[in-house]
Amino acid sequence: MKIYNTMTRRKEELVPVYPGEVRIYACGPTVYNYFHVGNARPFIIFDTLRRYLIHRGYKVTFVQNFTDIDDKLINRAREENTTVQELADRYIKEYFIDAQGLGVMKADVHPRATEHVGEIIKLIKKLELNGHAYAVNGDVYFDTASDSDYGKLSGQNLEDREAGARIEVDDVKKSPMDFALWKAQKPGEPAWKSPWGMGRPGWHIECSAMSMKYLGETFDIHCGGVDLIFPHHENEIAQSECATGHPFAKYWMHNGHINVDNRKMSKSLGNFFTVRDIAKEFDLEAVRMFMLSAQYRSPINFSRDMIEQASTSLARLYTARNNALFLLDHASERALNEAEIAFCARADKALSDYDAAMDDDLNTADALGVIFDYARDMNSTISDANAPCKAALEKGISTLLTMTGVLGLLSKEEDATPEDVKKLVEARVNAKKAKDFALADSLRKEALVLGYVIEDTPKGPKVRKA
RNA sequence: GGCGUGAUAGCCAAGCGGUAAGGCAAAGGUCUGCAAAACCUUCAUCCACCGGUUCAAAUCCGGUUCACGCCUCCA
Repeated sequence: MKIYNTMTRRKEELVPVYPGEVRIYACGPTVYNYFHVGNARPFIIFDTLRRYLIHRGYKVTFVQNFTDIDDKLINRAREENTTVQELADRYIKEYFIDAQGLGVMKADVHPRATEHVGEIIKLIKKLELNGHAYAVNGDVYFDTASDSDYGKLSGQNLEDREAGARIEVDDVKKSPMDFALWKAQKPGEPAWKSPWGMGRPGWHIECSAMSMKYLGETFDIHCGGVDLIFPHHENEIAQSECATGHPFAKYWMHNGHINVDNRKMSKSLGNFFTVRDIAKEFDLEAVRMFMLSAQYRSPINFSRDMIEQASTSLARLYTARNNALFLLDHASERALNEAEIAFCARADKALSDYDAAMDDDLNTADALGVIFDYARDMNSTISDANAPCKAALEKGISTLLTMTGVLGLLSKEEDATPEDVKKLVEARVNAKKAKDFALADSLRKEALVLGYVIEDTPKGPKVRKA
């Protein structure tokens, strides 16, 4: 598999540190609120990456942190007259609800910054002893001038930036580029004991400490949104590599933004939609479908229209699967005919085409093309024959599920049809036999009121949820 | 000012040197008591614009225009 590495700005063959095993660290949410659709993109994209690597036979260790201590949390807790911890606990719970709706699996480890203060302090101490960090009045800063590699991820050097950049004025730092590893406690803030006095960790250092704890000093993939390239990921690299002397992550993957009217969806612009709100109007699988309809690095515009479009196209996949499943129930045992043998061969081809698309830097848009092609192929092959062949159908369905399953789709269990609906279906069959079409139509309407659609097929009535 | 993306049909979106995947929408048709679903057909002589390289360019090079992101918390 090839993935685009931000560090080298090229697609590179994925060669894991440990053969057969891929270790991934994803920057997770700051848990002070519900997350929005823009935040959801990396969750979905890198979940898809994870599922695909598993599909390809890798053992995957996936770590995603929760930032549960920072200014936003402190302020928000103050506003709500609660504690930072209560707030964080609450929104971590909410995170899992929305993530599940989006088909995002739980990480193998979800480390919280506040539960790793010991590791963080140890790391800072190491940097201080190395001469890469200095303490001032209870704060500790990373000394960017001490790191000749600083800027290698974002491709910026210190001199270039000084000219037009908006840099905070802060006299205590040796250089405006230096960033906080440890922040001295301010009145009323949560704080931990440290060699520099009471205080709390800076943002960047938590990811360094936690990723290395669970994945080792050098691991495979570090990912997040493009906006994290600078300064967050740049700083992580600086801290980690200066502390250990080893390369940090081998591959850096960054997803593009979700836009609204061509502008980045963000809290500050106020143009955001929380996943929680979207869930009131749409099935969240449609949101996942929408995200996967474009290559993950390009920006995409979010709108209701786009979600509806995604929803309709997703329904097509569900229908293909449901129709095939229905026919499978009514299939007869017999030998494959020529068309079906050819179809089974195409199933294998589709599977490898799908893998090829995903192998190319997770080209989900291309992969979806393969899935839709295949769905049509299956639809036409199995609707054509009046005696559907079990073996061909089974092959067709399992292929479709294998392809879409990797994307996290078609995972929903269909509920069994309730008894009262079954009775309506039966009554309608009789009405149709008696050519009482008015009654048949009204029975169908009754079923619809109960939330079920009755469709007629050559094999008999098919019932599905509306 | 520095760094970095992108511009493909009504909409979304692959393709990245060999003559435009796929989805949505739309139109016509097949099937059907009706419907739904499905299937078939149609839907970019052309890929922002101008030059260049090449037997061959949406794809490579140079320039122009436009849009967007990062340099501040940010997925």
